[in-house]
Amino acid sequence: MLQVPFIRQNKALVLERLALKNFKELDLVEEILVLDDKRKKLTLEYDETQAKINSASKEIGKLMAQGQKEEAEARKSEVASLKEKLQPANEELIATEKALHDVLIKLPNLPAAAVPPGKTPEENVEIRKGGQVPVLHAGAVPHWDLAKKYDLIDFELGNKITGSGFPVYKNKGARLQRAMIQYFLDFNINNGYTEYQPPHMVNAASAYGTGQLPDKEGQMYFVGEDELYLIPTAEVPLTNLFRDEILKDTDLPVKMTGYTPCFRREAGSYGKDVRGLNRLHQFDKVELVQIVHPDKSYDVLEEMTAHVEALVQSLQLPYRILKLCGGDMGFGSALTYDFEVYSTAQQRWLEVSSVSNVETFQANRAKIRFKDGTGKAQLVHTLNGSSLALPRILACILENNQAEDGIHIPAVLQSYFGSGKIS
RNA sequence: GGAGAGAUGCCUGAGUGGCCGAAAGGAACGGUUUGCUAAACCGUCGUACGGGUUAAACUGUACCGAGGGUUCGAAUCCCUCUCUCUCCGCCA
Repeated sequence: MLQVPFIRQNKALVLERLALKNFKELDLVEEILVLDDKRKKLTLEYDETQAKINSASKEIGKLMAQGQKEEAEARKSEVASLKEKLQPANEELIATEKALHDVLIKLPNLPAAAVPPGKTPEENVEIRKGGQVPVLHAGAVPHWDLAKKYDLIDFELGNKITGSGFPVYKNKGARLQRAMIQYFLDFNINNGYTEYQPPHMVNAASAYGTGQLPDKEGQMYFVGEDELYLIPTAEVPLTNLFRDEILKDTDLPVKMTGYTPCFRREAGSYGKDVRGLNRLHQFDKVELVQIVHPDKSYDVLEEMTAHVEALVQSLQLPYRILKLCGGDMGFGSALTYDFEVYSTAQQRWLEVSSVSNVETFQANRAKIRFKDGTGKAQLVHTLNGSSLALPRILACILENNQAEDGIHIPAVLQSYFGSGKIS
């Protein structure tokens, strides 16, 4: 959520950047300013009337103590008439504040100046690539066939006990996944991140704080009985650990990492996108979250991107890093780098990480602030990134590393996995 | 799930109708003192939204778990909800 004073002082910039994000309802910006003016005016009126009531009430107390009953009664009726005015004024103020808030939450975050223009994923800009696309042997197959051949993942079994999009990992498949979680977490911890195991369900306030509610309500699984949402990413609980907190500037940066399953309804997805491990309703992910000083967030974004890149490189997978164009970015993001790895048997790129600076967008909703030397509380910047989402990494390892004699395990995973090959 | 107790500022904790945005102590921060550390002493020590100002100063309103109510006036009285703690039951 953007801050109204910022919008007021930078109206032209706001309009320009919203257009870059392909946002259509630009009239909302003016509406916000009008509503905010109205809010200020009503606030002033309300406060002034309330101030009169408060001072009259104090006088009544003194008059009563002095035994001046008649004078006290006169003041009481004065207060009564003021209160009649107050009631509708208060209702109008509350309605105006709500209307303002309802409009504010419709505005996406502003893209940073560095965001390339564009509307579709094709207009994302590749900024780096690395690794080598392997030449596969003649009988190479996609990961879902490998999963069956080596008895690693059972999709049908998942269908039976839950539904499509909930695979059952077994044998070496389960172990490889567990090895990756362990390796990813260790990699992050060794780079200064603190490990957390957060809850896998959150309340509505948390879902609002990171921006899942109200817009993306349909994307989350909801447990109605207890009014809890299954997390779509660990970003939600991790960021919300600091909701309504005022940190000291010496507490920054906060660097968190955590492994959680992630639950996404993915309504409307179909076809090759959902084949095998490509898109699931439940998947595992190791996440990074940083809470930082506003002056540092873009340096930190580069640092996190380099960190994820090193992790991907260590797995020896062909990858590319894209800077997302305005139209393809998430609602809350100011600048996003996507990581994709190449799935050789499917001959397509699969997104395995998305690293974003959301600036104050979540901090404003979740009220995450810090105090610097001046003693004034101001909003932090938050960042998040995957390091990494597991199923597509698993898919690429299986496909890219398949050989006649089995599937070769990347060197960095071998000690966690317990061997160098699946055969 | 049943019974009881409770929810106050960074923490402990006082406050049962006006003098309370809130005592006191601790922590933290700034300073004085000091050979160093410690101690002592002095000061600062909530947030949000308004008004005001070049910026301050200054000033108004709201907030003592949340939401309602009573009253001229509520941290304080009443109602509802949420959460926490203790005991019992069940249980990984």
